[in-house]
Amino acid sequence: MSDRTPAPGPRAGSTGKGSRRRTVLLDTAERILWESGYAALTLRAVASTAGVRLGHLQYYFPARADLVAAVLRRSLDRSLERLASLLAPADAGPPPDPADLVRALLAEQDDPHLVRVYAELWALAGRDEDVAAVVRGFYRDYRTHVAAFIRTREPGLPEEARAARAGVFTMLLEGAALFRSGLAAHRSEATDAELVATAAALLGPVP
Amino acid sequence: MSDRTPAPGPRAGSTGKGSRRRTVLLDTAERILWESGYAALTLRAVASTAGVRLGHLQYYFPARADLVAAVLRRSLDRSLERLASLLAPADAGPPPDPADLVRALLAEQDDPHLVRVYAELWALAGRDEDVAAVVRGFYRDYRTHVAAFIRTREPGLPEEARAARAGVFTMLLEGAALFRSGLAAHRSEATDAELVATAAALLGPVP
DNA sequence: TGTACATCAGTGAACGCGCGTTCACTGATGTAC
DNA sequence: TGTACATCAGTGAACGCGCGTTCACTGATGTAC
Repeated sequence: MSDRTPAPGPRAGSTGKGSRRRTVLLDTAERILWESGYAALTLRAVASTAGVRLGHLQYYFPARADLVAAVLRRSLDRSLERLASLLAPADAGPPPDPADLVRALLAEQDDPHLVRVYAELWALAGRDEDVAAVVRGFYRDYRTHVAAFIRTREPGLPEEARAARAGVFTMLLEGAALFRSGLAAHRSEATDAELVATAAALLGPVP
Repeated sequence: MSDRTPAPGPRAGSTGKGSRRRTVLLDTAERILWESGYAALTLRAVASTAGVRLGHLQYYFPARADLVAAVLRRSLDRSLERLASLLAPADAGPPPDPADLVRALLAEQDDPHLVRVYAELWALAGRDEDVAAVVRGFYRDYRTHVAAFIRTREPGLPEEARAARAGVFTMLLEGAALFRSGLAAHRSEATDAELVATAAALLGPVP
């Protein structure tokens, strides 16, 4: 057996100091992904922006795929947290009005960087089955949250119908992200109004 | 002045033979984009697949961006033609039923390769303003066709309302492409039924 | 309290690879006189 | 009908670049006895 340096194990960055540095590296990578896109998310860019040597970055993320997966997972987890707090506010007041809720969700999409990152995420999912699995998991949780909200509005609706409504709602909102971002179209107030009406109708009983 | 070989002008491939070769090269590029994605659409891949030397491919498309733009433009033009023939069949019979029409449009999305290419197109539009302009033009025409169909069903509707409905319809169908492809979620019959109902309602008067 | 040792954190240089692009060149085809 | 010449079609080799990855190495920190 050769006495090579052992490969860094899965515990790299598990210590206090290492964990903090790992967070900084993920923050840096996320910012680059956000501002300059997936193609710009190179190991060299992350390392130099974070003020770390290339070889050292590799100590925390042995391969580029590891870094990408970690960034995506953390970003999507945070998105889900924001969604959950909008759907079920902590102050335990009455559930929000569907139209207000839709408007709040659309406001979340207002950063064009976000939509660009989502578009790249979808493209990436088409090429990489691991990413696709993460993305599907994300949207499964997303629909679950929406379906739970629908139950507060229409408790009598069978579960399958709730899931179907939540599914169409999610399709519509992701399509809206694409078309309201300037990426595939420009905004129009009349279209936004129609969009809010259509999406809100999916969330609650049609009066 | 040096007596260099003059750069091939914009008329490269304007002759009969050149035009045919140009078509073959675009066919090849489109197939690679379709089957292996944008990242695999390299000049070397196109040239070797088409049985042409790298330098010669450059004769027709001096830069990679020229090839990409030509492929996208041709593909989107063809998509629009298919849409138009679905919305206004040539046999001049009665206009199709909205629900049937939606089902036909969804059937068009059944090829997962297509959705993957669309996802990459959206991502590309986020990085390249030229591509974004082509994409916006495509969806503008798409919405125009849909709005024209809505007019056949609801002639009294003001133009702005038609445009808004067409906009939301397009958002919903592109979102559906993403979620029904396996890329962001798996299909469900109940969700499809709800989707058809929601989309069809946008096309015609709600009874 | 000291010491030996394992593990963690970080460095520095080099590797091969595929990419788009450049460029000088040759052979085929059309066209004007 | 022939010939000169411009343009079109196609070749072949090399360029520099940035990329992910590999790897041997050093210094800092924790831990067992």
